[in-house]
Amino acid sequence: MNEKYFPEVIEKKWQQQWQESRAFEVSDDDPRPKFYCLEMLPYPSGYLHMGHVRNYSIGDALAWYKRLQGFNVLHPIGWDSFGQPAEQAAIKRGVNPRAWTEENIVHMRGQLQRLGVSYDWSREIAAHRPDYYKWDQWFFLKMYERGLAYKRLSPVNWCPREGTVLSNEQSSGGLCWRCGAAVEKRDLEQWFLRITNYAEQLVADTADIENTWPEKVIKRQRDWVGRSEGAYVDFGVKDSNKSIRAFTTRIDTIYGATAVVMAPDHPLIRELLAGSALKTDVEKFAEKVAAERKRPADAGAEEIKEGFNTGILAINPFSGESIPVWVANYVLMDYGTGAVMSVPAHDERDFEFAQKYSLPIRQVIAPVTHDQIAAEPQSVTGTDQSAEMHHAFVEYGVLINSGEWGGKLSAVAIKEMAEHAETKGFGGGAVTYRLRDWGISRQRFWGAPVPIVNCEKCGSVAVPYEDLPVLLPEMAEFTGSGESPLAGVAEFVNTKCPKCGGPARRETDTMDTFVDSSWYFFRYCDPRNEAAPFNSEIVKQWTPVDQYIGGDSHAVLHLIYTRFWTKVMRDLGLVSFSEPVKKLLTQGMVTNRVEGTDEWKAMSKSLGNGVDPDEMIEAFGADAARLFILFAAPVENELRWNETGIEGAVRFLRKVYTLVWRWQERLTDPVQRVEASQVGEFSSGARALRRKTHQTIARVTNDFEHLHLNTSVAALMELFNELTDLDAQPATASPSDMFAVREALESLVLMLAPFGPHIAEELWEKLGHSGGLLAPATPARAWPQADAEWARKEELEIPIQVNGRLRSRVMAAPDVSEEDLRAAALADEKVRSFIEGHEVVKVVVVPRRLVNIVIR
RNA sequence: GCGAAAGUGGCGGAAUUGGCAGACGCGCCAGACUUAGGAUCUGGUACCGAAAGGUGUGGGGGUUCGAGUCCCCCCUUUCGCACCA
Repeated sequence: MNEKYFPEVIEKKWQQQWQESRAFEVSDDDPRPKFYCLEMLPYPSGYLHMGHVRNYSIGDALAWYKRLQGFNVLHPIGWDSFGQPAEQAAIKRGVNPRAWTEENIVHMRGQLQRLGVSYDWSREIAAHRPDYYKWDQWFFLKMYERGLAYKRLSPVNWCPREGTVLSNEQSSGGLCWRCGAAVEKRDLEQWFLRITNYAEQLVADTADIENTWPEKVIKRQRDWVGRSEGAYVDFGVKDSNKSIRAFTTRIDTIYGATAVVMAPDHPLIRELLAGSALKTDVEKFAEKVAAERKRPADAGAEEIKEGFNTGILAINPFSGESIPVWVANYVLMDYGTGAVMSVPAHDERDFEFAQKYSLPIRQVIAPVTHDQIAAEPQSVTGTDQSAEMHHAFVEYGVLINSGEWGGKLSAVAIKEMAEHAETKGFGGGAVTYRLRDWGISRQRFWGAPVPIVNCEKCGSVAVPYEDLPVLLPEMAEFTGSGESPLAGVAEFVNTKCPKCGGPARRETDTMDTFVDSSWYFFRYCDPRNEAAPFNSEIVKQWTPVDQYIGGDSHAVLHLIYTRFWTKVMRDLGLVSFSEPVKKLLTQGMVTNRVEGTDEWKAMSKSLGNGVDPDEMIEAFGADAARLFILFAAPVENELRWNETGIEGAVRFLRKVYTLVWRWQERLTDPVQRVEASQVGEFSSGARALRRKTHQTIARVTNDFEHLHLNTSVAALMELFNELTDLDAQPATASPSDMFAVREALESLVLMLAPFGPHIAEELWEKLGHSGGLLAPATPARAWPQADAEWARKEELEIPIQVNGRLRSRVMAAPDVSEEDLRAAALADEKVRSFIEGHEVVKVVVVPRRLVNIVIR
């Protein structure tokens, strides 16, 4: 052992050792309890960034903690290796996406190993390899069989000048990002997964994870699904056998409806206007609205409501009243039914609209107080204040001007009126969702091909399971035509129909990469299975994931897709639960100042504010880098990068190293070794150290359970400080001192392992233990246990307040009685000087905590 | 505009159920060792004050023996959603 701490030597040594001994590989048949610790798999862009380092440092700390506690810890990693950047590299520089991706993986794997993250590398997976995406295709076929995957025409962004499909990001502002031409919507056949079938479950099952996922994530998921309870109402169309279906959450306000307003692009409008003189005007209006919608919503800009009266009349099925049908820009085709009943008196938007176009405003809900509800709601007859309304009254209340329904409370009327509509056949209670089906078609090369063959005779035909995987060709030409590059690869496209044997063309769309990441952590459990995506028995042993860690940028997309996928797998009989992840941690971003500004933004190449993890590891060591990143802020906070802090981490590690070095000779001498049973009286210094040791164990253990890693590190630093405060010197220490020092040092080293595994291994070895930290369990090795007796304080320092102000302190035994404490406080000299000449009104004694003397 | 979360030293941040505000670290100051110090070690470091003491957790009010913590109003910041009927 060197006198000095050379991280590069230690880290290399242990990384090699771990690799050779396959230290972190786990087996399926291990009697110990399992723990599945998962971090979000990275896209192999080529370089690890600080966000990754933070993510994996958190995960690795937890994995080590659980291992030392005796769990069989599955801690895998893989590559989300399909996707845009590889294809961009191909388009721009003509490189082969596969070669580019593989090179990146090699480099990043090296970086992760230099960081010393304890992954089971034998389970590494990569989405772009056929043995993985074969199962994406398999799942697709399973969903296709069950009607969960389907094809339909759907609008995409289309640049007419370049003849290419653009993503939403590439067409922001309604203009092509390259040539600036106005982007059109064009209908293309696209594949969808019917996630909407699971909308209800995606909301309801959040109950299972309510306390173990961040509230924020659950809320965003619920909002994303957008469940809304209400009713359908069919408004008959005058002089027609057609009707317009509207969705409303406030059927109780229906007597106040003074118009029906439809989305301009509602298909029914064209039918209803056939032969009308207003047809072209309405169509023109629809075009104008469609054009405006394409523009980005200016931040803070007030949307201006515009509408057009179609001349059609609709009949309110409750009142029989005829009301005009309008089209307006504020009604959206893709929510609800694309038509609403306009109730200006009780909806802000309708109110605004009615004011602009002078539509009648009719109040049908009157405010009601709690007292009135308790008494007799029927007796409440609010008066119609319509004329005086300055804005809509949107609250619940009691119905007025509503025929036979008058006098009922909103809550009651909502239920009864929906039932009435159903009985009469013009509507009924309904639930709508904002969630749309998941469009997975990408006109791209670098993704898993959709396993479908298009036959002129048979239509879309599933590729037979035995023909999977549908392999991506080596290479394609990247023409930028907007079609998938696969369409230009003749040997890929031209095939035979699996059904009739006739000539057919393969589907050239590939799947969204979120498909790959929806189920990858199940594959880790059984990564080399050639017969199935995984063996359900093996998966059952490991899943659900005990702790998932990643950035909150995936709060809706990835995390809702993977919940959906799990439910589908459950329905396929592959897993037995509905929620794949027990606990979720969304870690904060790592930000850095953007040069020349005051802004803190996520590190990125384009902003030039990135810090290279490799440089940091080289300069300070992986252990220090990890310790620093975990200590600098709570894991869920944003972490603002600052260069100076890391030196503190190196300093701490160096000091621990030096301290062990000072003691190790005597501690490891078998002749001088002192066992607990041989120790007599502990000196006061040894007692204090032991107390601190056990308090620290309790604190760190508790902090780990809540992933409060920053305070864990602080506790370890405190224990170290106590160790250096001990007067005893290695050469002269008494047996009791030796025992206390060894206990403290060993505990410190063990608890340091999750933060700095290399140095912990090194010091553990130097403290005389062979086989490494993960050698088969021995009492000396497992995560230390706090002894409550020792952790308890011997003597308490009780603060004494006079009128709530701290005036003195007295020492007391932990089991001091209330009366004794009170007496001691009143007898204290300092206290007496404050209470002299005053009347003591009250003495508040909080056992073991404090005394407050109230005087007048 | 709506919704949510958060405001604690020069900085990152600590603080079981309401009970010693500022743990731990960074930075800074002083000293020691040293040819040297951007190394290391020791001590100090919320603010005002010579001290006694006073003030202090975004601002204002309240509850309480006692409030960073609970309640009300306001301000600021961050994030999310933006016509969802």
